[in-house]
Amino acid sequence: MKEIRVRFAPSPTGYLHIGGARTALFNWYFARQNKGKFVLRIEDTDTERLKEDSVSQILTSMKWLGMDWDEGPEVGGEYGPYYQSQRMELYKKEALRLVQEGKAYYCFCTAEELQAERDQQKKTGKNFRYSGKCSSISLEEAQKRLAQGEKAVIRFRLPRKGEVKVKDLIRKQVSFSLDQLDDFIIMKSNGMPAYNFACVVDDNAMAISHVIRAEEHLSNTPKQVLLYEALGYNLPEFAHLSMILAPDRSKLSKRHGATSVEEFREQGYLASALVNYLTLLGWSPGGDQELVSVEETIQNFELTKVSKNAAIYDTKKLTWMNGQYLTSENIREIVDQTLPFMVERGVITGQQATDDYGEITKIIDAVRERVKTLVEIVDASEYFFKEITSYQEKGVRKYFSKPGVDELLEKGRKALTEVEDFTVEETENAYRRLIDELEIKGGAIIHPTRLALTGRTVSPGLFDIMALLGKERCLKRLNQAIEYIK
RNA sequence: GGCCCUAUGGUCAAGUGGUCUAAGACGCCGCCCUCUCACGGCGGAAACAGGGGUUCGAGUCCCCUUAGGGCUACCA
Repeated sequence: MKEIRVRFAPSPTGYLHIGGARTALFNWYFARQNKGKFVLRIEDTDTERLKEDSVSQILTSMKWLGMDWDEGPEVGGEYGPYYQSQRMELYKKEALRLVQEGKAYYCFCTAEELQAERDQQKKTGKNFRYSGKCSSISLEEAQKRLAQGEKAVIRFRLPRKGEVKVKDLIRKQVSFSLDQLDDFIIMKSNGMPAYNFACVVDDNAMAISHVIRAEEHLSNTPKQVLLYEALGYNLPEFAHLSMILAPDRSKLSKRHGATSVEEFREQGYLASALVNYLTLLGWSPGGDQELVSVEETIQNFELTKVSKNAAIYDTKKLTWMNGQYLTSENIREIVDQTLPFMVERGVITGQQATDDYGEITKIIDAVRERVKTLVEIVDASEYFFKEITSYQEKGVRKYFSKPGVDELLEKGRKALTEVEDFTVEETENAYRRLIDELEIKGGAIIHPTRLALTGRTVSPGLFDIMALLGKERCLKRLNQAIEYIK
């Protein structure tokens, strides 16, 4: 059987977009499931739109999501180089071959001329298609003009009439009528290959067996199929993934909030949750399972079951998933990922992160069950690291303004003073005894105490907090609250 | 405008001619658990875009309309 080889071919014009991430992910699943190769190719032929750090950003995001590639930047491979800008010889060679065979020709039309032609056709209500003005220029003449320094592009000569049928694994067969197409450009005047051409040449040269990419490329596929034919290449299998849309059904853009993997990371989302979410956006294991591991997906993934309709991403569900992973994942993993956020936000210092690792782990473990993101962990555990400087207003109104709370807290403080072994159990015992003695409801003292210890009305179990805070700090904060109330 | 793709609740989706008076999840609402919040449990509101066919029978097949998206660049 032929080896399965798939590729993800981002263009380095910015961060890794979640749509791109999902495309990469599906390619990766497919490769891993079939024990094939996942190759990464950088399509950097648009010199205008190149962004400096883009490649490393994309690689970083992919790694963070847990993907690895068998060939591509950083790892190399026998089909390299993996940057299109370094494969110019090949494109040139293949383009020239087409020119020699009469399947392509030089075109000397300028951008202005083309624009004029376009406007003209628009006026008469026609679709724009290149007139083919230069198609009759003989190769000799073209070469002469080239030698004189004239700029030219190379256009593909549409070989036939009729239609092109594209076989797509997700959409079955799609037909395109050839009279929609014109003699499109395969080599730009700056010597760079145009997308459709470079893509075909590379997919062939890299022995790609399955082209799995976004739906926006479906309409380009007939051109590519024609190119495969003209170049004498074997056709790969195609699979076009539907797009991911913004909540208003428009194309995802910056104004829709986070759209890049990096942004989600910065907002405190876990890679596992994002991967899970993206996986289910367009693919379903079939049943009612929502939490799927990467291993399971590799096992069960089926291209033919990828949904055909565009999906709108919903951060609410992502957030829910994140909460799920936050509590179920190994605590060490969570701690290691939370630490940078804590340091960055000044809750702890880098030194503390290593010195108090054990202590911090306990705190995060206590807090993680009730928050949804890593950023929220930081916020929810702040009072373990910093002194209380204010009390939530709502809490003050509800608990601190009741007559006699200060005395109540004082009694609580006393009870705690006598606790030797400051554990969850012992502190709770002390408080329960007091509650019985005073014949009050637990909440009557628990709530104000929580506010005193944390400054907030929401927290983990009170006695967990006491144990974590330790006797000294508890007593001090109780005193501080009593003073505040007075 | 032309061509192409798509169309099940607000969102993701199961469903591949009869078992659909349509699953599950997120979100929303109510209740329970409870020291708060979260988790968890229970319950609820909420969908086959519209119209024609085909068929004994259609969410499932075909056509049209509508809507959304994509392509239509010397962007990828």
